[in-house]
Amino acid sequence: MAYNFTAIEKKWQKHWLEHKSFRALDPADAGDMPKAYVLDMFPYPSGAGLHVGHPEGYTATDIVSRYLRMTGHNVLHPMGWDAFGLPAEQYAIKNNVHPAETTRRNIANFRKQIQSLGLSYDWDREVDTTDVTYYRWTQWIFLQIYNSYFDPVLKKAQPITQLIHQLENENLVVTPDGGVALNPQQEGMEAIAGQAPLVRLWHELSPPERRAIIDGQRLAFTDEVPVNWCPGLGTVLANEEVIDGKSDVGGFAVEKRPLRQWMLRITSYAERLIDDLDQLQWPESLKEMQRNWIGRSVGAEVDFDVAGAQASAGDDDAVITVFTTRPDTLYGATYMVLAPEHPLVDRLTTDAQRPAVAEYRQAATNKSERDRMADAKDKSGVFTGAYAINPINDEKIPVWIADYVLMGYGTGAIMAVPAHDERDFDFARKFGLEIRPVVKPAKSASALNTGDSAEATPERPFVDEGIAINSPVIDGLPTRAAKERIIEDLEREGTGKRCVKYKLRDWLFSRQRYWGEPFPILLDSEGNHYALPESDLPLSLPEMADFKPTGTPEPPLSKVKDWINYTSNASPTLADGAYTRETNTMPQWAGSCWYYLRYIDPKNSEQFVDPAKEKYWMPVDLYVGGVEHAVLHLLYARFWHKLLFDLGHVSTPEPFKRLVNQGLILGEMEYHFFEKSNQPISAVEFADIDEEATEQGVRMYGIHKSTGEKIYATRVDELLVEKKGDRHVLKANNAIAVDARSFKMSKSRGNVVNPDAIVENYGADAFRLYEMYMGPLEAQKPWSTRDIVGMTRFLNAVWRNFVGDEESGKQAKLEATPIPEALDRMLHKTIRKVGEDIAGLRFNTAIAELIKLNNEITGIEHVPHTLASTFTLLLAPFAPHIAEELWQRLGHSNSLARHPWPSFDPSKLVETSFELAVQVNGKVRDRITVDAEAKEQEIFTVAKAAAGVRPWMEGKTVKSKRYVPRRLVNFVVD
RNA sequence: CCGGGCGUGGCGGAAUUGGCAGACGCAGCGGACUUAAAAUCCGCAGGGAAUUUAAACGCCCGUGCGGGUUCGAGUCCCGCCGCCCGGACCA
Repeated sequence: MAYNFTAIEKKWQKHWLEHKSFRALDPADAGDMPKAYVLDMFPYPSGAGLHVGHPEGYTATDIVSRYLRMTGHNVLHPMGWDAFGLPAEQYAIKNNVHPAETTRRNIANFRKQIQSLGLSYDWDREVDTTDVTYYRWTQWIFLQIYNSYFDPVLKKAQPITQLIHQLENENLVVTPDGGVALNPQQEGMEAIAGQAPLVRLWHELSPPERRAIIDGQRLAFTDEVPVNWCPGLGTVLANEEVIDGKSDVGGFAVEKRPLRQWMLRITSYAERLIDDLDQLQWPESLKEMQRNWIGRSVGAEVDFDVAGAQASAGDDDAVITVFTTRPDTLYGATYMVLAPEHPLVDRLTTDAQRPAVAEYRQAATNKSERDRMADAKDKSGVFTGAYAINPINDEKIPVWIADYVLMGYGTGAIMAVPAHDERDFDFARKFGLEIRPVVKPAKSASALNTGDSAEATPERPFVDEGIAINSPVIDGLPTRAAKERIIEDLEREGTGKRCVKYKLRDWLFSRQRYWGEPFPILLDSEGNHYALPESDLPLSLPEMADFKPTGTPEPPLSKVKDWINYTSNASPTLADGAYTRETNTMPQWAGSCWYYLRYIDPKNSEQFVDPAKEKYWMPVDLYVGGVEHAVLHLLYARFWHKLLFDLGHVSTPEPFKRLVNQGLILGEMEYHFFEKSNQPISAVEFADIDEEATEQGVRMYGIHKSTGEKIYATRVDELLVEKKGDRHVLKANNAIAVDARSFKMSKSRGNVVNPDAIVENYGADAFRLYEMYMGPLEAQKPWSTRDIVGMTRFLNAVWRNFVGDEESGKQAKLEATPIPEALDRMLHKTIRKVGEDIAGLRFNTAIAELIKLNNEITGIEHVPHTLASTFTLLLAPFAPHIAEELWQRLGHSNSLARHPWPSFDPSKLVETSFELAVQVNGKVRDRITVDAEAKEQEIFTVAKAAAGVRPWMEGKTVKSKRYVPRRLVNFVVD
């Protein structure tokens, strides 16, 4: 009979909660214990409840936390809820309940489910992003952002008051485009004579002008920009939330439309967000994803004058600035392309070309982002009639507009070098423009990092680096040097400059939805915005019965008339008078940008976190979560953290020192075969096997390789399948290969595994062990319910060994005897291995080691008490409930949660003798057992004499011999 | 198309980082206990050929495929094939 896991698990869960067993100590109480901050990505408490993917990461961090507590660390291991956001609201609307109500219910359910897994969280530190005592500080942080600007010299955020001060004392001046720059007079550049001073001084500006300048510098600012408007969700979305032109949540169509929105200036941090990745212990793939998303390209901006009539006299703005990463190909620029939306297009276009240009621009506007991407292969465009002058050789080149150039990247204009750029090449071919090679492949490919060795021809561009040709100034120079030379020349002539561009866009921060943090912002009658006085925080989300989106960009909160209005009276920071509130709300990601800081000091009503506590606990030592947050949560949180760091509110430049992505858990393995008119067809004849939603649910299909026909597949039971060679085939007909794979778990597929059911049937301990035993934490792996029984058997065996079999009444015989030598050596090896594996997050091999040791213990009649106790401690991080129960039954009075972790004795690990493999020419021919003290020569003698070795050595001469200590001997003979 | 990762028994996966491939678990097979079954315990288990009444030992092949380096390669190098993830008209 199995041990009663249900009763034991309930008992200890209650014990831990009541005794607050996992309370993290504040720094003042921690003495000299080293700290460890072990963090899970907190869940979004959906109505569907926990998924088997959640406990994977949670169990991993739990094992680490429990291990660290037993090794004397002060461990902060908290859990909370990321509860604002679209899904809750969508669900609430559909089911006609208030999102606060569903959120409350979902959190209660999640908490219950998580607690049933025996995870060692400090529940006194639970946070909920929708709790007003939490989001009050989200609002406070927003005000910090609002009241800051990015100092380009210091490369960090500074209070906006400092900017105003610098403008007032005229260290800074206002540039013609409304930006801010160092005062050239202060810079000692007054001597540049004759130049009309285009910059203006602070005292020359009117109050509205001053306000515009300041608001234009804030790190939280409003801007009218083309945004991702999603009618299906009734809100705008950030770039990161749009995948292939559809909303990440729900998959609704997204269109571009210009709207006035709150933005966060994350682009100011692009450089630091990329550079600081180097100091993080994160998976390389994840760092690479962030680098790609931020998208740094180094190159030059080059000014092209517009030629001829269009550049009318005195019109010094008739300059087209392009961005290029290949300034070395400037001589190969045979035409230019502007984005259709480029502001200069109107002025450049000749009368003759005006109708064609207007038509093209109209068509481009109507095209969705999706269509534009879909048409990528077939280039389109129109000649403007204008020409530009290439500054390097004064050549006149035509100016086109085309939608393959995007207004949102670089300067919205390019110099086209068709010989060395695929897109320019396609375009030039289509419209018969000149293709002029100016780079040739380097002769020795190793000298330069180029893989391509074929020159550019009229049939094919050459896009790699190489040697400059047909380029007077730089002929013969390799690409890197050529770039440098051109940039120097351009800078000297004043026609260009070195420049770094980022793909990253500013973070669109407002949403037209109800279920989010209200902005602590007030608007006056002219639409100017002001910070809500801090004394008015928190700004609570008003109760609303009808919180549905309005269907227009007008947010739902605009319907709450008595909430909107605000009257200021004797505020130190705000002029008296009537204001209205900002009615947008913050996006889902706001709350998760700083929750890890709130855990440190969750009840503080004076500050978002106590600085002393923050300094003690930060940074997070281990952060585990899914890779889906690579460019959303993890980028946003790093941004906020750096900003708070700049303003002196936190002590570290990065929040998460070490991060691990847990791998996706897939559904059970499935087998499918194809058939047409009841005739089975082998799966090898199909390509592009995929699945799609149909009326009969999700179905798998394949495209027949020769006929191109799309055929649906039928699921077939595992028992009817066998493996032949390298493919799975039907047992009944081995000619028919079947498709074998496991799919992502999804409701529509019906292959979701419910953790509650697993806990009920197998217990939390077996569930935890199974999740960790499936494979490496980071690996994607298929679920297999059948396999859990292995862990149940293991736990039952441990129970029998240390307690006994309650059904047969057979008691385990525990005795105060010393541990037999061989077993003792194994025990010490296990102690070492389990400790090392936990630290390296290799839980699967740690568990295998425990199973091995337990299998050995099964073989002995009388179990030494110390062996049982030590084993129990080693098991505790993995299967804490049964471990606590065993610990108690072994006669220990206290919980083992903070009992010192067993230490191993290195001298016990030394074996007195060991087995060596004896190889001849690399093949094992025999094995010998030698004494640990044996000398190399003795070992060779014994090895040579081994029975299995002699036949292979006879008549041969030994050319060399090798001894790898403790492993093998190898004789090389001819 | 570009970037990152992976490929080991029927399945999940080990392999001290260049040193006895397949630890451990599942599924399977044989045996013990049992009236029987479950549970439990003990044992066998990558493939192959040949020998043999049969088995063991021994032998050969084997980590996606082809080559290379090395006394020795799952591990390192080169070239393919396949799968997964991410990005993609980013100038």
